[in-house]
Amino acid sequence: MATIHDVALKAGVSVTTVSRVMNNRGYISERTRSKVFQTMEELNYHPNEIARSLLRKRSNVIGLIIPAVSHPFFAELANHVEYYAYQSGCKVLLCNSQLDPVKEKEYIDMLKRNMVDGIVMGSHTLEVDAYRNLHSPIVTIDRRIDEDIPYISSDNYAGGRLAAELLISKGCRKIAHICGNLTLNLLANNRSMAFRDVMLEHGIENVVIQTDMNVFDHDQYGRIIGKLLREHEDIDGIFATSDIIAAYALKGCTQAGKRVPEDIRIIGYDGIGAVSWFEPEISSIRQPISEIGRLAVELIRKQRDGEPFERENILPVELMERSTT
Amino acid sequence: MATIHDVALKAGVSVTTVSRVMNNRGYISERTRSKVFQTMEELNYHPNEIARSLLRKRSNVIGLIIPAVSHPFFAELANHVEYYAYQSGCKVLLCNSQLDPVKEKEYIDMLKRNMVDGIVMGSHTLEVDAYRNLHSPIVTIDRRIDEDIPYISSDNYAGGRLAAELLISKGCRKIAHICGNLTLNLLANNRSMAFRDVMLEHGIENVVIQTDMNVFDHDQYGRIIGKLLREHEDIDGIFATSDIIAAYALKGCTQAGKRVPEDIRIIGYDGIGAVSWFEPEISSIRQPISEIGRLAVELIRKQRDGEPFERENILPVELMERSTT
DNA sequence: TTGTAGGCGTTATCAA
DNA sequence: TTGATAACGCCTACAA
Repeated sequence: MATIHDVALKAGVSVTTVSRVMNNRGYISERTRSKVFQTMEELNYHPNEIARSLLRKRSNVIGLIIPAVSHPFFAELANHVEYYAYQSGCKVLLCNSQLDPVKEKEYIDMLKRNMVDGIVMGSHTLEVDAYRNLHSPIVTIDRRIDEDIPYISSDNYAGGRLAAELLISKGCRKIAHICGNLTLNLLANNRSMAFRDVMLEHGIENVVIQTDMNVFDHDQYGRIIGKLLREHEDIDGIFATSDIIAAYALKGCTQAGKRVPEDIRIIGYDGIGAVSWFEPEISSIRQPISEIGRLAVELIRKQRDGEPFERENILPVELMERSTT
Repeated sequence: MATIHDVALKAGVSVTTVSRVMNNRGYISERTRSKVFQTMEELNYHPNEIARSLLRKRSNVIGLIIPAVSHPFFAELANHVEYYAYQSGCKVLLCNSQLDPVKEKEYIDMLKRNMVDGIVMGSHTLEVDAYRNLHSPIVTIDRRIDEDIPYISSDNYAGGRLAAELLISKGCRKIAHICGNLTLNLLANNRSMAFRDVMLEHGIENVVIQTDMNVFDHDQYGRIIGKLLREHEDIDGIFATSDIIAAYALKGCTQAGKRVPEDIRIIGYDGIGAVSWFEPEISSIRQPISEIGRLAVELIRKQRDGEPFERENILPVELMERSTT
């Protein structure tokens, strides 16, 4: 690997001049400029970004911490974060926490040691103080830490209402809601709040079931659905807090001999692409995943550059009515 | 951020001593050692990895270039690569090429400028020379560049045979095969070779349809399936080269009023988790994605450390017979 | 057992 | 318009 010194030597100028040409700073004679460029070509020179980072005290890297990129919601999020990061000259370091607090902590420390521009936190297994004290630009997805740390979420409450009201408007009279662990203080819990509110307003009988939100244990979903259908045979509507859970609900209903949507209606949440691969397509509340990714990158950049930025970023959701409602 | 100098100053020793304590090298008195550790604690000192990378000429980063992490196969691959990289003290830089040669090239250059330990290439849009000349440890997934560059693939030929023979053994007499672009020189094409061979051996009528393998345009799958079923009404078996395509095939068959597997049997490829979320579960040829990820990381590490390594890594596949055959 | 000094590849400052 | 030199934070000879 050629260095700036090699180029300077061969071109017969100083390293300063080479640096100037590269970064297009200050005055350089046209003759020198072209000579330097030519030499860089000949030597196949590429500036060492590590050395630059050391000097600039930042690496143009954004750390993305999520539970697991194998989960389709986070896969899509990662895809968009990478897209917008690339647009703004940044790279993305992929960190799966596997919802393990130790791993999440280690990743945060590692990212700081590597002087990343900022961290997008889509996993939240630590105490709030851990996030408060890390003095690095940070954006949280779907969790509110405190006044100072910007967060992005879709309008979970509105989404929950949309789903609940749709089921009721379709005539459902006993509705189940399958959600994550409500003690975890995630903004996604607002979906469940909305569900309760709507049920109360309309006086609709309902069942709320918490899963432990373990992204990896899909078998639990099958068991939960089975149990639900056995214990409450008269359920005619299910609002699942993710499309994957909704898919398992659909599967469970079919296996139990129920017709969807005639006997029981199902709606999911997230609006991941995968639901449209299969038949019937599951109705869902679509989160604007691309916009979440875009904003995440923008908020990191603005904090890094000392520009003003919005702390609360609640994005609109959209009802995607398809075949299961 | 405290530096090694701050620690040295406060502890009343030299930076060398601090470095020695950190890296546990040479002889240090117990008294000095504990004093240094204590000072590091007090100052909340974390060594700057950028400076270390500059010195070591490597960053402990593995670049992962794939078409798009939103695609479930690559999402799972990325998940495993991250897992094993983390195990061996490496980080993963996520690079979606979007199958754009320009972006792929820029990512390769960027990774070199950042002195990554190596590159895992899951996207292959460039000419072979581009990969040959990059003088950085590299591993390709599902593509053979030349003698020197190690590659990993599952046993595509065996997988193709398994799928084709299963359909025939189930009684299929006119079979369609939907594959990617066969001119692209990917090892996945061996699935299609195997398909042809088996059809020939058994004298089975068949249709081969190439898609342009654009990971993002899922609509084309629906169109292709529709056209296929219209033009060949008597098809009773489909071997799709990915589970997503198989899902669309299933959907298309259902919409066309065909029963699966009674009227037509379908088998996919990859064995991604998503197929088990839905009913019916699609039969598939499972690639050992976790093992592919593990090997990829290991091959980078071995090249980096100058250890001997295997050039050809062909991993076994497994038939997952489920409900669509 | 500990310290001094030089260098990794850049860029910024100050002179020339 | 160009060049010498000092950082950036760390590690590793070599010395003491």
